[in-house]
Amino acid sequence: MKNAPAREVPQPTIRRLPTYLHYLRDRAASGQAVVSTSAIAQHLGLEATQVRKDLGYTGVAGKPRVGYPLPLLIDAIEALLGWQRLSRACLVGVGHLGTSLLGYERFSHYGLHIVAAFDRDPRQHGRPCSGRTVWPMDRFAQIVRRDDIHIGIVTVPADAAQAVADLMVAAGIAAIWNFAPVTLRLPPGIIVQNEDLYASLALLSQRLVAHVTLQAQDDPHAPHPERGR
Amino acid sequence: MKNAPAREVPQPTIRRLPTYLHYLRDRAASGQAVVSTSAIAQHLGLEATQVRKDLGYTGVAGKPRVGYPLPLLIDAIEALLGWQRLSRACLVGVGHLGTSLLGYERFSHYGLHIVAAFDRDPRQHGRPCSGRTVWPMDRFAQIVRRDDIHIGIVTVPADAAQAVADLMVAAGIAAIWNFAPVTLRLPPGIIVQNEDLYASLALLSQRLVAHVTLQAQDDPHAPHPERGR
DNA sequence: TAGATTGTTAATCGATTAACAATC
DNA sequence: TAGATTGTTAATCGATTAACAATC
Repeated sequence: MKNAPAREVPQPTIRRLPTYLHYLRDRAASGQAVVSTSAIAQHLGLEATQVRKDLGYTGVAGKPRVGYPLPLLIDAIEALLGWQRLSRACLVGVGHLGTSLLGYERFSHYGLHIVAAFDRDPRQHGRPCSGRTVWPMDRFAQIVRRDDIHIGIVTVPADAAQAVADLMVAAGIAAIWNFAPVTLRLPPGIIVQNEDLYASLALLSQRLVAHVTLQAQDDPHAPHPERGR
Repeated sequence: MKNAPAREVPQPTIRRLPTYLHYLRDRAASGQAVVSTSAIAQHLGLEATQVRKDLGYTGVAGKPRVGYPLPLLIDAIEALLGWQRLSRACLVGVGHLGTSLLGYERFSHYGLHIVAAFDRDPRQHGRPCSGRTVWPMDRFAQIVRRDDIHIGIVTVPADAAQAVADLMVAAGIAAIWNFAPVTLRLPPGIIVQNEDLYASLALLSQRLVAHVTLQAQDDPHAPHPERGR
């Protein structure tokens, strides 16, 4: 039996898959049975060719003049992302950001189940947060093993993030979703996904400068855009 | 006088600039005067060539055998991103996520100054949140104009996001930083930066599946990685 | 001078887009 | 059949990486 060629899915495609999934589920919920790439493309502001190429990675066959079967497509995307079973995760740092993530019920539709929360602050301990008890840090390794947790979410301040990450690695966590603005030093083999707010802010800012500069060129006598209306 | 050729900075470069800035500021704070691309590259896990190409967009000249002058480089990156003056922003939706962002003091080093916060819930009104008063929505347009606000941050639930965005556009906001998991419909010319948590989660999940699949291939008799151990 | 480092040009790599044949 | 839509192959575009000359 030959191994499947493990066709490599490009990163940009992976990033688009959740958006497809959201749209496809919406269509399926409203009773539709098939969907065409042009419909998807139009709704999401993409090129139909790109959608077709992306959907090609699922291996689901579409019918010319009909489209793709919605249930198969949804299943295949979920399979590709490993979202058919929820991955068990824990969250460390029950500040505002952590609490906010604990409240995201939507995660359960996107493969993630946060089963435990931890915090350094004793005032948080025992208090349930969105239905989950907040544990002290010294229970970390035990609970991670007991509850079969594979993903760690870091929502502590920057200066505590590396120590938390080390703890996660020691406890056998396979992947870390890092919301702290630091580059974590991790042993090879540990998966890390950084949520870099500042990269995102940089893109916004830069487009804003470019925009303002352009306006100033259009009308050099206009009031400075950084000031008045 | 010829217009500057407005050399287009690639998006991936823009995304890396804040990380450079963070490192350069740290070096400058510890008294260093120059920095080499190899030092930057090693510290951030990048290729030196890439760093050199990125820094090329700043227009700052480095000296062979010496490196780049830190103060000039920092200024130039800030200029490129429009971070020499803080952009004035408002935030709508003072839930946990919104409160968390209001608490990010670091934003003031990354070009952003959140000067006002708004919420639909009357229980939030008047209450100061990280030093800012929370205003009711009906004051929105007035305060945006009064305080010369150009950026709107959307931290409301998905179903309220489009209405908030419409309000922002009507009030004359130029750019929207959207944390709600929806694609906003906006008139052309409005800058929008989506913070897509689910794209990020998809990347993490997919690497986790790939990882698990690989392990299973290595040792087909091992207990299923989603379960035991 | 010798050699490390810059900065530019060329090669490679990967993703998007275009073109078009296959097919229902 | 005619025509819309799939699915694949080729062309384009853009970013990264490699090579190397310039320079302090």
